[in-house]
Amino acid sequence: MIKTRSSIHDVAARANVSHQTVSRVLNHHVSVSAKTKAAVLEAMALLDYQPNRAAQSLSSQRAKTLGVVGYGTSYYGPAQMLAQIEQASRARGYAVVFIGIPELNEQEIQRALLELRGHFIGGILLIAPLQGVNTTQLQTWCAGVPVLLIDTETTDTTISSVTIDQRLGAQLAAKHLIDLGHQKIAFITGPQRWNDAQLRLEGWQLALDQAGLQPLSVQQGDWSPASGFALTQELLASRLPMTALLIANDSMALGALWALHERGIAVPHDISVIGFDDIPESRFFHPPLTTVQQDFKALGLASLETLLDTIESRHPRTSRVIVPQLITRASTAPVKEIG
Amino acid sequence: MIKTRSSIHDVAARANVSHQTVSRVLNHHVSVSAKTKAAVLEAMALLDYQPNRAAQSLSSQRAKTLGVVGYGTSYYGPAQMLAQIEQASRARGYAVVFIGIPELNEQEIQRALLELRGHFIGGILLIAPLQGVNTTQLQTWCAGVPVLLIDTETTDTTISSVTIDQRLGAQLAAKHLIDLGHQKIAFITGPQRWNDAQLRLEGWQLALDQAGLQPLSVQQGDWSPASGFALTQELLASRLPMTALLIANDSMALGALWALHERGIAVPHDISVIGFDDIPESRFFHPPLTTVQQDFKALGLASLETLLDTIESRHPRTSRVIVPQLITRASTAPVKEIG
DNA sequence: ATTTTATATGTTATCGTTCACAAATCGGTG
DNA sequence: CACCGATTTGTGAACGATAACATATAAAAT
Repeated sequence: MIKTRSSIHDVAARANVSHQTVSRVLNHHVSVSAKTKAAVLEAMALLDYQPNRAAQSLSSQRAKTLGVVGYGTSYYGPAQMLAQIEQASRARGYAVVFIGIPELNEQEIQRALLELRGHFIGGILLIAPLQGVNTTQLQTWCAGVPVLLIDTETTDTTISSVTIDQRLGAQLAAKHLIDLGHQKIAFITGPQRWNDAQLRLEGWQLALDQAGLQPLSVQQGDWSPASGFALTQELLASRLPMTALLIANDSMALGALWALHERGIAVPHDISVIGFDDIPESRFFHPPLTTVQQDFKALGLASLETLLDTIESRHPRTSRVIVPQLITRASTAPVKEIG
Repeated sequence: MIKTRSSIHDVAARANVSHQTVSRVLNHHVSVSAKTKAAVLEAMALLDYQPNRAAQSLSSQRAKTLGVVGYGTSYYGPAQMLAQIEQASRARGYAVVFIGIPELNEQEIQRALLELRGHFIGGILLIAPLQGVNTTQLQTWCAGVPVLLIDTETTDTTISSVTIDQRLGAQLAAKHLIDLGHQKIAFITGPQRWNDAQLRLEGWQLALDQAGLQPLSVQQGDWSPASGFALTQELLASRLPMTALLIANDSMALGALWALHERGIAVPHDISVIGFDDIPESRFFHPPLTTVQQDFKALGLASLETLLDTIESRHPRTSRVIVPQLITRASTAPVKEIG
């Protein structure tokens, strides 16, 4: 039995009212008598009526649809956020159209935004941890639709954004090491273009500066465990006298731990290691990893709420910052006494 | 400068043709002279024209939009698939509306599918690793729109599906252990409702049966490293004389490895461990994990292609099966000689 | 040159909804 | 009992595209 979709007219006929009355019930308009409303609702239920989003959008020139443009959504953090955003926005009546971008650059972002223009989009969430985005251009591409940047640094106050204070998180991590007496610290950062990577690096650097220290080495990985492994091997081969490693995410830290293990270097006895993200796995690394917790779910939720506030109540655009937290586990220890 | 969206009529006026001609160009209709076509395309480019999906859908009563209903998309596997599906479908001109379901049950699926009915959806991909789905009901909910089940077991041949042969993968893993001489094997499976968990369990069981063996213990985790850790602790506390552990995913295996480590049990010397999934991290576990590789990207791609074939060319519905592969690393070894 | 056929373009209705406006109904008042 | 303002309901035109049909123009056949 193939059910043909029923329209507002079918409902109207069934309830003996005009199609406009049905529309009014649908939109919770005030001027509908209780009796009519009940009749209409009954007819809707009977016919299994579902409003047609396309027609709604077309007619009203807007839609309860959000565009989410995202990069790297199969990574832990973005995936968490995406799931959270979708769930929360659906709870508030918004559908989500997701567009992934295969490369992290402005051209890809433009393509994605252009594509969104084909839909009637109420607002756009941009998960593009890029640095130095041209926000003016961005807003042109969005063609008047409110945008919110997630995890993207900007000085432009006309655009809202929600970020995790990664610089702070990184400082926390670096200070922890410094407090433990470490002075010879090497960095393994993430891909240069990622804003997250840049901010974490800055945070580390700042903390070291304040303590009058210099990083022993700065290497750049690609977030993968394999890159953490390879870079740590290189570091060890170079025989730098480091006592601690600051690594820009947990996955790379895992690779690093293995490289250290292969060389017979004890963590944290010989070298301390700190990661970033606090993925569920990091508690069970060898040894359990000291890391910086990022509440990606909170980030997703905060973004969505901020965006919807902008859309629905024309609030002034605001920005929010989420504060990360240092999780101390067994991969860090006071520096070994010399001799 | 707020750019008001330009319509087919604006383009038509700009190119001195009728709106229908513009529509024809848009749809690559044959009967348009090269000259007119060029003029129209130029006007389109000039006006930054983007077809309105809502209007297209409404008018044509169909849409180049796919509905993806998914569970647990922040887990490694589903996240990989989702990203792949989105990318590939966009490449083929389809937008993706994603709806997540917070619980793995038929009611939630129904809700999601009902919601999709509001959009004009060309096809539906269902990532719901549920067992024993009522496919008849499912197809009613889809109201004539082609569906494809991903990773869902079904005997119904009127519905297409793409799966990874998890039973086979599990058998591979179990046989590997048996070939190494293991006889006292314990299982840690995933949540009962997940079809994946059930199939992996069946595969293990089958392989053991064929070798005339019985599992020493069957425990059920929730995919998280923490559950793997806790269950392994319990197993150890129960003092079962196991020599090998079959674990339904890599994350739980990580937890298990840590529990074994805490007890001073050497892997693979004392106990062999096998995981499932081959997440990028598992190569760097302590020790590197022997596991079953699942090609989630291939799964996503195959699903999408199968679905689009069904939609676009009214092919007979088909099913595809992806074959997993055992990756042998350092967490498995021949069973220790007694005494 | 005239008819036929194919190609190229235009015209009007339509999809399911909302919007702006018009009409009908209602109880209460003079 | 006619009249009024408030509430409730109905009418016709959008929205931006496609579909079906009609027409004009060009090329081929008679």
